[in-house]
Amino acid sequence: MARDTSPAAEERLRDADRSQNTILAAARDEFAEFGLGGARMDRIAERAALNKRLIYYYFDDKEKLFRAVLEQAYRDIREQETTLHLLDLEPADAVRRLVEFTWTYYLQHPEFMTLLNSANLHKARHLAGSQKARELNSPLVDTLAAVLERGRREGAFRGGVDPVQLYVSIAGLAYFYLSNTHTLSAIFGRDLMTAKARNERLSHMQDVILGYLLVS
Amino acid sequence: MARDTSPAAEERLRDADRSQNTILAAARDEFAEFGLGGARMDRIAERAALNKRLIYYYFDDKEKLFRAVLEQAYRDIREQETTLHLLDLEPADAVRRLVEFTWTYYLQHPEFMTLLNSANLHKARHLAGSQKARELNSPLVDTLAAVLERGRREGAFRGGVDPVQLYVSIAGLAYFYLSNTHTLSAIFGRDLMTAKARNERLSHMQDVILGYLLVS
Amino acid sequence: MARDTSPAAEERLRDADRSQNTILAAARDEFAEFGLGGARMDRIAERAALNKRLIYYYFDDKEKLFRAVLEQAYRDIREQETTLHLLDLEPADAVRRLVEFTWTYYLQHPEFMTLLNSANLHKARHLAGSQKARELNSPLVDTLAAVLERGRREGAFRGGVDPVQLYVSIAGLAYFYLSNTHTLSAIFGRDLMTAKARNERLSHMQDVILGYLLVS
Amino acid sequence: MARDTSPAAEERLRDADRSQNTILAAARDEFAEFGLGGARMDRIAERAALNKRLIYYYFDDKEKLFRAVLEQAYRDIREQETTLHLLDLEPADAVRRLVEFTWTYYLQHPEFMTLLNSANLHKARHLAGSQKARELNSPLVDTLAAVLERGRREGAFRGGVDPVQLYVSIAGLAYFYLSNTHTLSAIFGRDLMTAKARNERLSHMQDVILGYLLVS
DNA sequence: TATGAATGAGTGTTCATTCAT
DNA sequence: TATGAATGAACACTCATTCAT
Repeated sequence: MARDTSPAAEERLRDADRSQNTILAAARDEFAEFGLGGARMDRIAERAALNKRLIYYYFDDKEKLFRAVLEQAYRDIREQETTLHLLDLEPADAVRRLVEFTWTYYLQHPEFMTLLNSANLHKARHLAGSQKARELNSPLVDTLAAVLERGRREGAFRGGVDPVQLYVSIAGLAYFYLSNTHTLSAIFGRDLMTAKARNERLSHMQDVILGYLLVS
Repeated sequence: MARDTSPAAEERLRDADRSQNTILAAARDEFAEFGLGGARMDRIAERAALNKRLIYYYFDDKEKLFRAVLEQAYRDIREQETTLHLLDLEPADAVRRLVEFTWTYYLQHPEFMTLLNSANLHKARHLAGSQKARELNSPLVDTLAAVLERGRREGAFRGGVDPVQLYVSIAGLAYFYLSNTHTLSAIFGRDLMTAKARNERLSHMQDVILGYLLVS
Repeated sequence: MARDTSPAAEERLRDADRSQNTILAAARDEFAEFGLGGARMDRIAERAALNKRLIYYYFDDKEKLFRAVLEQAYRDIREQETTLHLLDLEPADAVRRLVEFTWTYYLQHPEFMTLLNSANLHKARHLAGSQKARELNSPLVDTLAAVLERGRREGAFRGGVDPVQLYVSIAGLAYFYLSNTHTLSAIFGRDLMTAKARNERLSHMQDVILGYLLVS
Repeated sequence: MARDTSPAAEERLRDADRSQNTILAAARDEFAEFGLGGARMDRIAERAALNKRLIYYYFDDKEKLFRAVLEQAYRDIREQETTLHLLDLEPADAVRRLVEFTWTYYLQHPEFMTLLNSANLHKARHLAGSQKARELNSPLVDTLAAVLERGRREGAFRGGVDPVQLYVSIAGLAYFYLSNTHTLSAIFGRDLMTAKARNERLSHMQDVILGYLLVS
């Protein structure tokens, strides 16, 4: 049968697409706030202002919905990373910028960290063997490798730095501070989320990473 | 009523203590494996081989049980940290040792990270205003401050380093790698938990922290 | 409005007819496999490779669809029974043949029994007061009455046999064995559906019915 | 620990037992009325006047509950059959009595037939390989075999009769009439459950079975 | 101190059915 | 005639918690 391309059909298609995206956004917020286990399908439907049954219509079950949210989250952050154009910058600036981006992104997207926590609590079975996950993330490593290589060639950076290790370190410096900010605040008895504290953290992170990389 | 100090009463007391510890250990394992939301009181009772009702007898409810587990976890790690005697070492060695300890402790106590994740998902309300939590953790900061100060005085370390920032960085470098090992492995398509990979991570972490601290 | 008799309209009509028959067959299979309660409208649509909405278009709801399936089933068996031409045979042969036919028909149409079970579970409200059902079945009783009467007149059969009772008995002998074959096999620990077992059952049934009817 | 045999403990034990039996009876009625698929756990709890959760506490899930009901049903009928003392009667009387018992039992326990129907709809997977089911039913076959053998030895009965076949026939004659009484009534346009009709059916059944067995 | 029995409020999921085109 | 999107009511099952002893 010929594909129906009438305006009405397009409207319908757009509706279906819109519904799926609405659900996805609602689910992301719910999973971020309560984790995979604590999330409630009822609340997701409520957030999306759509019938709960529709979630199952499009995403089958909670697990698959979570997987879809997770993949979308990775797609989002990697997409934004590509706008940094790190290869156009001096190596040191490129690294400084990546640290800043990572920090800012986590700060503005706390749901990303919660999603990762949930995924790891379940041993990332939602991502296991996901070709898509790997494809999405390899460009970042390639870019970082190129930056490190150029820095080394120019005599600015130390050699022998594994780009994966470095990326994990950059992410870790931001992640731990932000993801565990509540326990850290309780433990150290000081608010880590004031504007001043946040600025200091970013400076510190850049100092640590560049202090490590730069050959003096 | 006067405190009963007869042998029989003591016996009973020891039993009661033992039951509480058994429950606490079972709960720690359950919370670690499934998170606060995913943990089941039934399973905790089963793991402890004790009647479920007894858990409520000693800990009132799930929340309070979680709080008890969390406090116990902090007590454990800080207790072990005091055995490091960092003040007896050269500053650089002390930092190297602290990095190694943090790494090893997280590696051997993955439940610590999961507990923190759960606590933070719930905005650490289990620790909110906990005097005990602060007391438990201040010695660590004091010690680290002393190490940094001595390093600076001796001209080995850079100045102006906030011990809290540094501690968060050390923890973050280990935490992110280990807590998110499943998603990272899926994303980067390489096993991060082989013996070799683990050794490399520790070296990298020490390089980063000392590369940052040491004045060349 | 005048009936549209253009070729195109006829074409559409044939399509409509075909769709209804496809749905009916799919529904019969689904009801047979899962019973009325266990049948799923979704699966019926899938089996028919037609849109679910179409089922409602033609049959209004599940109940009415079941009724249609049931009537179709009765129509089928009675239609086949008329091809036996029992009145052309000697009375004893006619009975033997009817027993064999009943046995074979149930064997080849197990769905018939499941449909009856479902209908009776619901107190046959789908058939209640169905003129059609009665009309469909009275010829059989008339025929059987004629056979019995002739047998009695010829001195071969005993008298006073109610054709309805006899028909119920013939059906019952086959039905119970086939409809409950799974529980019977489990209970008696022997496979009742081997070729040998099936032949023995048919012989036994004929022996029972003719042993009862024939005057020795 | 020593078994608690105090009156209070016994009371408690009895309560548990009573609850289970109450649930079992309620479930039997519900399954009988609506079949396995149509039965509702909520209604079973309501019938039993017990909390729904308790059903799961004792029987795990709907399937296992059904299995328990089914086994109980077999236990009941076979238990009653043993009270017939068939071996104390003349062979012809024994058979007549068994036919009557079967008829009366089905009449008074229509749930038994519905349960069988449900079990067979699901291919008797609830009984599959059930040692218990076989053990429960073999005495009946043994008894019937003895009756047939004695009848043959005394010259009253024909030889070569398989007791399993005969039992299936007796049951089938009653079962089909009673289990399908609603469709049969609709189809033949006559009420099959009046006192007169029921008496006639029993006579007919006895005539059929003995007409077959007796050597004239 | 210790335990088996019991419960109310959810929880993810399913189902027959309807809407809109 | 035909279809993809959407829905409300249920459904089997679960969970933290309490009762009664």
